[in-house]
Formats: sequence, C-alpha cells, structure tokens
Amino acid sequence: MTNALIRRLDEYTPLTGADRDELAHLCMQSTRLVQAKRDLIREGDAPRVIYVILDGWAAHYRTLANGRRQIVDFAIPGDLCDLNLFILDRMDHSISAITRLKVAEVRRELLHRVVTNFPNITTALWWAELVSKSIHREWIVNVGQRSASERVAHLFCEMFLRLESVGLTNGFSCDFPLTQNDIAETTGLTAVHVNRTIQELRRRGLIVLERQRLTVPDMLALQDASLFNPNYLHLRRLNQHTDAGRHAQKGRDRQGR
Amino acid sequence: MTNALIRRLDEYTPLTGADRDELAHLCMQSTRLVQAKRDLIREGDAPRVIYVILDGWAAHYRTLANGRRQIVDFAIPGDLCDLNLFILDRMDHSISAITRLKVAEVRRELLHRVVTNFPNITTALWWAELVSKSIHREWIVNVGQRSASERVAHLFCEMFLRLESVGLTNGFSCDFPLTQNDIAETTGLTAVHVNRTIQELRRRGLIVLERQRLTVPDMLALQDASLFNPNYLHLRRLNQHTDAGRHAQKGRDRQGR
DNA sequence: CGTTCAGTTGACCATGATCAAGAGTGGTGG
DNA sequence: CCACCACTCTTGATCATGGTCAACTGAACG
Repeated sequence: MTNALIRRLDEYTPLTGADRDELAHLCMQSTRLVQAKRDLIREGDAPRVIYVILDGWAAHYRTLANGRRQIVDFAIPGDLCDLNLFILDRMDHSISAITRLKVAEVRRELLHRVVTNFPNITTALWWAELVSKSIHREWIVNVGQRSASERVAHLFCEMFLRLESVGLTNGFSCDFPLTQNDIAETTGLTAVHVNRTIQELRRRGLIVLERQRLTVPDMLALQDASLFNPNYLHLRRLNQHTDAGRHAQKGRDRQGR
Repeated sequence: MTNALIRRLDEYTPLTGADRDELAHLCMQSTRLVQAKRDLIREGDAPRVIYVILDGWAAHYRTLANGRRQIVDFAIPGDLCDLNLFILDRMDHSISAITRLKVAEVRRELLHRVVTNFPNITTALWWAELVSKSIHREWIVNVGQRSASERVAHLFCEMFLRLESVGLTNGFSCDFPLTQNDIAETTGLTAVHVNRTIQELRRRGLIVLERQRLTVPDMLALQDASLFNPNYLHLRRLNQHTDAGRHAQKGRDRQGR
C-alpha cells in the first residue's frame, strides 16, 4: 500500500515522481509507535517535530477548567498534526492516540528544506491546512445546528469519506475505533444519549456498527439523515455514492453519478 | 489611527518600516464600501480578490439544507477574509456584512508579489491563519461543552479582547453591533433564549450592553463566568485585565499583571 | 407618523442530561 | 483455565436546559 500522506496530498495536487519520493523519504526518517490512549502532545507544550499519521486514529482535543473535554478533530492516516510548529510557539490543544498509532516525526528543518525545494508539496500542505480549517467550520455547524441523530450521522459520513479518500474503506465498510464516549465528546452529547442515538440509526437501517467496524449500506440516505453536504471536504474525486450530483458544485468537473 | 491590518500583524511579528509601507499600500490600492447585511461573497463563488476588513464587522457563516444558519466566525478590522483564494477554488462558506463595511480588495497577483518579497509579512499571514483556526477550535468547544450563559459570556470575552488587540476598545467599553439574533446564530441558541441569557448576565453585573455598546466592568469575572482562557487567541501582549497570570503559559515571557 | 426590526415576556413543550444499575467483552494474572 | 477487573455498552426513571409559539413594546428611520 502506498504511503497515506502521498495518497492524501495527491488528492489535491498531482505530484511528480520526485515529489512522491521526497514525501516517502520524509516519512521514513523517523517513525514512532504510540500506545492507544497516550497523549502525543499536550496543550502548552512547545512542539519539536511535526507528526504525520501513518497508521491509526488520533484525536485533537481541548479540556475546560471544569474538566469537560471536547474533541475538535480526528487525525487519520495521511493527516498532519498541525503546522503550528512553524509559527506558533505553544500548542493550544492536545492530541491523543485513539488506537495504537504509527507516526512519522518530521523535524522542522527537514520540512523547511522540502518546502523551499518542492513547490507542489508546499501547495499541497497549504491545501491540507485550509481543508482542515473548513472541517473545523463544519464541526461548529454540527454542534451548533444539528439534532443528536443528525450530529452522529454526520460524523459517520465525514469519517467514512475521509477514510475513503485515503483508501481505507472496503466497499461499504471501514474500521471505526471510536467508543461511544469518544463520539459523545465530539458531538457535545452524553455517552448515554449517543448510545440511544446509535440504536435509532441502526433501527432505521442507516448504519451497521459492531466490533469497531462501520458499514454504511446507503450513503445517500445517511447524508440525507444528517444534512450532509460533502463540499466542505474539498475532495477532488467524489466516489459514486457521495452525492456529487445533488449539491451543485458549479463549474467544477465531476466524475461519477 | 494606524491601519488595522498593520496593527494586527505587528501583534505577532515586529514589522519593519518597509513592511508597514507595503501593507499600507496594499490596503489603499482598491477599497470598497459594503452596505450592512449584504453578502460580501457566497458559498460556491470563486473568489477573485482577498478582502481585508478596514472598518466594521462581518460574519462568516454556513447555511444548512433546512435553512438554519450558523455563524462560524466574525471578521473585524485587521482581519483577512480567507486566503482560500490561493489554494481552494470555491468558497465553502459565505461572508456577510454585519455593519456597514469598508474593505480593501487585494488581487491575487499583488498579494503574491508581497508574499515573495516580504518574508515578515508572509510569516505574519501564516500566523493570522493559524490563529483563526485556533479560534475555530474554541468555537467548537463553546457550542459543544458550555451552557447558554457561558457561551454568550465567552463570546463577549473573545470579541472584547480581539477588538482590544487592534485598538478598538475604550477602557472597559467597545462597540458591539451584533443583534441578539446574530448571537443566537453563533452560539447555537435561539434568540429568545439569548435574550434571557443576556438579562441574566446583566443582573449578575457582568456586562452592560445597550445601544450597540458593550461594557465589561470586570473582565476577570466575565472570564470566570465563561470558563474563558485567552491562550487560544495567541495574543502576544495581554492587557492588565486579561488574566495572563492565572492560566499558566509556561516559559513564555509575559507583560502586565 | 406609520412601518419595520430588535428586544422582551409568558406559557408550554421536547430534546437531551443526569443518575443509577446491570450486561456483555476482553485482557490479566493466579 | 478460570476468576477477576476494567471498560464499554445498554436500559430505565426522572429532571432541566433550552426550544417553540405567540403576543406585545419600544426605538429607529423614512
């Protein structure tokens, strides 16, 4: 299987052979395994390296003074954990491993060298950064405007498509390692209510979720149930079932459907 | 009064005289006035210029299929309205004028020239982008984990400090042009409940809000009431009342308090 | 001077929170 | 291999925060 970072960046900018080689090299310099539930880095820390997720899931989160925790994004293979390092001195949030994690640690100088010599890669990193910001916006909408079942269904839609874009789905299924408590902390609901909500989605035939595996038999139906519009993910290649047709993306060439 | 963009970017990177001149020049090339409540740009549009807010407030928002609207950020003087233009082809959200607005329109080529010739400015733009992303994260936390009164109070704290950092406060007061309906659309509450919440904050003596003017007699008290921690704004110079002391910012040199 | 929009109030309702207890599952060590 | 522990999931009963609907007030502005 090809490197998830390459796969992901290539989603946006067609990369040359040299670009790919450079990225592959970058990810092999120094890798690290992290146990599930361990923090990769904590709020307040000064980041020393940039992490690239090679395998597993991580969560970006913030903790409030009263102890409550809010997950603000997930990182899956191919995702970078913040370019913060280049600019801001301190982490303003924490990152922890959901599953056992394999990450590449990229030193600042190394990435800097790449950025100055490989313009395609620079553009692609910018793109990844802006897409991640767009995802943040959608999460604000999610917790602000959607009902419990819409929120949870929306999360399933998003993660399925993101996994698909890096080749981590199998037909209608994908690994889904989140506990109901994790889902609660991302949707602003309680774990008890997430449980009831998931049962409702199961009853309606929208998802199958068992033993860390998610199946979405009808993606369009799930999207309808969650007011999901894939545009915010800025995926170039939308798959058959991702509903590229319904949400007008004026003037952009489309495949599928 | 000095240009708000310069003031804002200088907050991060000390700019040279040449940097300042260039920014001033950039903002004077082409300016435009926008009526209150008009959209500056809409979701799906291909942006042609980058906007810099020179005067007034704007709102970034998304609309759902069911018509509900969520404001995902405000733009105040000195803020840039998305560097999207450089990378992503379509707007994934809309921006509309809260008040009458004065904006600078910066053409892509022009900004590109600046970016290649003025490294300080490039760094500062990156910084602005990352801070704006951090603000997005905090908004997720806000709607996800805080109670109604905490959410509304948090918004007051944030906007007050952001205005202060570009010199738009007067002692304990600042202009505050949002309607209760606007506040509802940013906090994920209803306008009716925002009304009751604001009355509660008034009763508790935390804010004075009348005729578009906000006064915060005791910023620390308001911060306590909203679980507010200013770190996420990445302000270099925290003012006296911004509570730099309580929230440990390890190893960072601080002023005030 | 009337029209419009923002703010206010009241009555009632519903979504989701809280508290508590129990069932399934997996991993660990005796 | 089994007993135990911890964690995740599940269910029920009750509660509360904030939503909905509707009417009214007041200020701003043409």
